Amino acid sequence: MDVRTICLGILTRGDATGYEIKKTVEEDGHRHFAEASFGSIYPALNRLTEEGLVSVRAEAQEKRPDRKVHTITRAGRRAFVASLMEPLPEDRHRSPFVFAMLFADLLPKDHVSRMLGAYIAHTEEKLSRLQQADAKPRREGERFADGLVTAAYAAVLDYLRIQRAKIETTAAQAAE
Amino acid sequence: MDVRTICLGILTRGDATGYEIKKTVEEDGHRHFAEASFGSIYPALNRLTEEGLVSVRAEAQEKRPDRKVHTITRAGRRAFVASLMEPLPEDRHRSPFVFAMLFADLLPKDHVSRMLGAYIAHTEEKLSRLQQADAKPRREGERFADGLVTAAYAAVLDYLRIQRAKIETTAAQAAE
DNA sequence: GTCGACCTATATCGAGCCTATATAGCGTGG
DNA sequence: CCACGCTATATAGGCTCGATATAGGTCGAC
Repeated sequence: MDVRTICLGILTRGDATGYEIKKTVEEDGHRHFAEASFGSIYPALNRLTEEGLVSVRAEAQEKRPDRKVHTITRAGRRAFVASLMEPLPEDRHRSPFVFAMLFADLLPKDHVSRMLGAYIAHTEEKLSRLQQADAKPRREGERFADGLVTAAYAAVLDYLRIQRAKIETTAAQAAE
Repeated sequence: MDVRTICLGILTRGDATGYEIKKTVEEDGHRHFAEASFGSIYPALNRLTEEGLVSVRAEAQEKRPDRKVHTITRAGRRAFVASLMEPLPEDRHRSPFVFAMLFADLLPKDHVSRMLGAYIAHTEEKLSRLQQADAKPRREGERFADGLVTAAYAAVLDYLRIQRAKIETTAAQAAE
C-alpha cells in the first residue's frame, strides 16, 4: 500500500499532523504490515493537499514550528474507499534473517545459533507486545489484524523453538 | 537484505546471468522473504563487478544479446559472509490486504467477504506450492526456510477460515 | 541545578529500489 | 499466421527510506 493511501486511511480516523501519522504507523497493529517514513509522509501530504483530498490548517505555536493539522476531505474519503476497492497489491515480505539462514552452511555454527536465539527473543517480544495491546478495546478491523499477526508470529515462534531444540540435540550427540 | 547481498548469495550456489538471478529470487523458497527487480539487479551486478566481488564473462550468442555470466570471486565470498555476520536489518512485512481490513467498516460487506475469500484462495495456493516443493531434495537451510514460511501460512490460513466462518454465522443470524 | 537524552514537529537530500518500457529473436498454441 | 510468452539486457522516472538539520521543551540522573 503506498504512503498516500496509508495517510488517507489514518486521516479517516481523525485529524493529524505528519508527525502523528508517523507515530500511528509505528504502533503495534500497523507496524506489522504497513510502514512509512517522514521522507515519504511529508511529500505525500503536500501532494494530497494540492489534489484536494486533504485540507490543512496551520496551528501557530510559540517558538516551535507550526503544527500543520491535516483533515481528510469528502473527495479524499471517496478516493480512499475507491483505492481499497480496486485489486490490492500483493503482500511483500522481507526477512534478512531467513535469507541468512539459507546460507547457514557458510557460517560458523555458534554464530548461527546466536542468530536463531536473537530472532526467537525478538519474536517473543513482538508477540508479548501484541498480547498486551489485545487487552485494549479496539475496532473490529484492528482486532482482526492483530489476531492474524498474532497467529502468524505464534506459529513462527513454535517452529523456531522446535528447530532450536533439534539443533541442540544434534550438537549434544556430536559431542558424545 | 539489499539486492547486492541477494546477488552475492545466489552466486555462491553457482554462476548466473542477471536474468537467472531474477528467476531464482522469484522461485518458491526465496519469494516469500526476499525480492529483487531487474532495475536493481543489473546495476548491482555492474557495481559488484567494478568492486571485484564478481567477475563476468560474456558468452556471445547468435542474433541475441550476449549472456553475461557472473561468477563470485574469493573477495565476494568473504564480503558476503561478512555481511551475514553483522547485525541483520529488521524484517519488513507489508500487507495491503490486512491494511484494507482495518477499514472494513468503510466498505460494503459483500466486498469485504469477496476480499477475504480471494485472500484465502491465494494463501491456499501459496501453501500448496510450498508443499510440492517440499518433496524435492534440498539444502538444510532451504528446508528450514520453507518450513518456517509453511508454518506461518498454515497458521494464517487457519485464522482466516475461522474468521470467515464467524462472519457467515453472524450474517445468517442477522438474516433470521 | 544543570546536563544529556529524548520528545515534538517540519523538511530535504542522496541512495536504493520498483515499475514500466525498449529492444529483439525464438518457440508454442490456437 | 498471429499473439503471447520466454530469454536477455538495459534505462528513465518515480517512490520510499535513512540520515541529517533545525529548534525548543520535558524529565530524570547526578
